[in-house]
Amino acid sequence: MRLDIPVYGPRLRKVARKHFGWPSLRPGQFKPMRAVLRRNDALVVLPTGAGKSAIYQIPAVLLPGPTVVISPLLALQQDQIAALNERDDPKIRAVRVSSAETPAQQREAIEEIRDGRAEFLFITPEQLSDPERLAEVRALEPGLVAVDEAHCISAWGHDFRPDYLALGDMIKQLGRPPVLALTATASPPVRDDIIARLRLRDPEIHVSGLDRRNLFLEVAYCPDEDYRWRRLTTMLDVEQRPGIIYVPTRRAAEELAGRLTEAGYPAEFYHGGMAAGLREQRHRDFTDDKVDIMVATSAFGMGIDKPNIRWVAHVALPDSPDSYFQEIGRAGRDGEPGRAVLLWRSEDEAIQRFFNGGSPDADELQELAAALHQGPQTKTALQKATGLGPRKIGQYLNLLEQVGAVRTGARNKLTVPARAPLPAEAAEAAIEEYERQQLVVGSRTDMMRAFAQSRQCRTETLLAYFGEDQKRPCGHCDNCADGSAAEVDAAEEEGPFPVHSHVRHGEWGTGMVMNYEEERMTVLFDTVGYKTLSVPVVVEQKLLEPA
DNA sequence: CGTTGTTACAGTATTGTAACAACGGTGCAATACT
Repeated sequence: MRLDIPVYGPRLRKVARKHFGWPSLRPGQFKPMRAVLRRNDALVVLPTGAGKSAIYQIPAVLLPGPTVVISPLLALQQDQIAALNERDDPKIRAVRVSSAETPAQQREAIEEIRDGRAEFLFITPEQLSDPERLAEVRALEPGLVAVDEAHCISAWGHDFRPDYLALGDMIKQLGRPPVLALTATASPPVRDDIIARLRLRDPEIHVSGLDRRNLFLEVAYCPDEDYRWRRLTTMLDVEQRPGIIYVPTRRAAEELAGRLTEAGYPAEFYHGGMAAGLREQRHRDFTDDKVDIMVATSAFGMGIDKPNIRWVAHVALPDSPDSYFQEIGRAGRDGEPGRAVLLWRSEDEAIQRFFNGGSPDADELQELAAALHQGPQTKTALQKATGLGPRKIGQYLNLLEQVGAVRTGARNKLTVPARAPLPAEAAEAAIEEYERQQLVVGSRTDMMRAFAQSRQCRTETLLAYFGEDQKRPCGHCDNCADGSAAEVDAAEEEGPFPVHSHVRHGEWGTGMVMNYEEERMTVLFDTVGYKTLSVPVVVEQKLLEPA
């Protein structure tokens, strides 16, 4: 079954042509594909629209066994399935198992895969967390697992959709075929999280497309709402459409859309609280150019693959550079000029801190840790025993697992390891672990504000955050345009530790130097996240040493 | 953590204002009801 290594290129190209109708492969696609064909794992960070899906789809045809595609949103799955099935080719036919299918349809989907009438099985982590479902998929002997939008593991797994964190376990129980993780945005800690959680083995890591040269980045500090409104409408007066305006709350989305429409800028709103049918309608209207100003919360995001979006405005401070980058990345996918405008107020930070906040309940954690001692049981049984909601229990179990108070045994039964801490200690340790994670999350919001306040080249700052080093100012941001980037650049001295070198801090442990700006340096610490330090203080007090 | 809405009170008409409470994002799946 082993493929001849030198002929990967031609074979991949042939499949691309024959089954998908793609005339050629793009740079960045080949290496991860080759890794997968060699049965290795890979992590690919590539902008949407750069042919990410092809990276799993083409090897899927060549590898024996079906391909399991783990994807977070049913609407997104639907589009991808439709695109594959449009070609009416059994070698690339896709089916799905989700709550949107009746039990009969679900059985039929599994049978199609088993009989070789379909190749791709689209599924959510929640489906796989059901032991019976997992066994069913395992029996199909998948030859490849693709985890699409893999940043969700980091962004959602820790609380919002806890089943995401268990994916590593689930994949192991599927027979551990090669795993391909794909996303458009992943900073170094997010990459580490993805690799650790999926338990990728020595993955081929491919990162590209961070510098979007056709996007002009600009930031305006707004002292009050009136000023922000004027900046926004001034932009709307000159810019072509369509465009997206991101706001932090559902209410703000509805109110701003209303206010804009009244003021002669016809706008619609979009958020997660709308009825499913209406959401779909609005999305379609935007795609079909029937709505050209969309005011939305972060719900309007994944799955938007519209080439001609001319600008993305933030009437808010995003929670992290990760979200910001993901959201502005939706502009100018056609390669034509696009604009990213961040209109922020310092008050904006409050709501992000609120969203990040909230602490787990020590008593509930302890009760759960104690209930685990009743012997191996499923999550559902624990839910009954403790009366905790499914979301909370998932989050708590994830924390308890990290402090060694629980582990997932055979057939998804939860057991207490031999040297587990006592329930009270476990609860305490779990809270400490949670607080440690919160530090990292909070540090991302700090970095978002630092980005907004920076006088350095915007691209340089963003790329530094994502672990890339760009030496020259980009020439397509406000700070480059008004000369402040050049000023900062000239004033910049070579720092005491090279960028990307490893350092150690007495209190915060080891970390990596990410960036220098004027007299400050940014270090990404393994345990506390991003920290900004004063260079003279670091030097005088010898706060850092090479590690 | 900051904004917005509610209530009480002052005080005599419509507001003002202080104190306080409520609220805030992202989606799966399963359930109850037509």
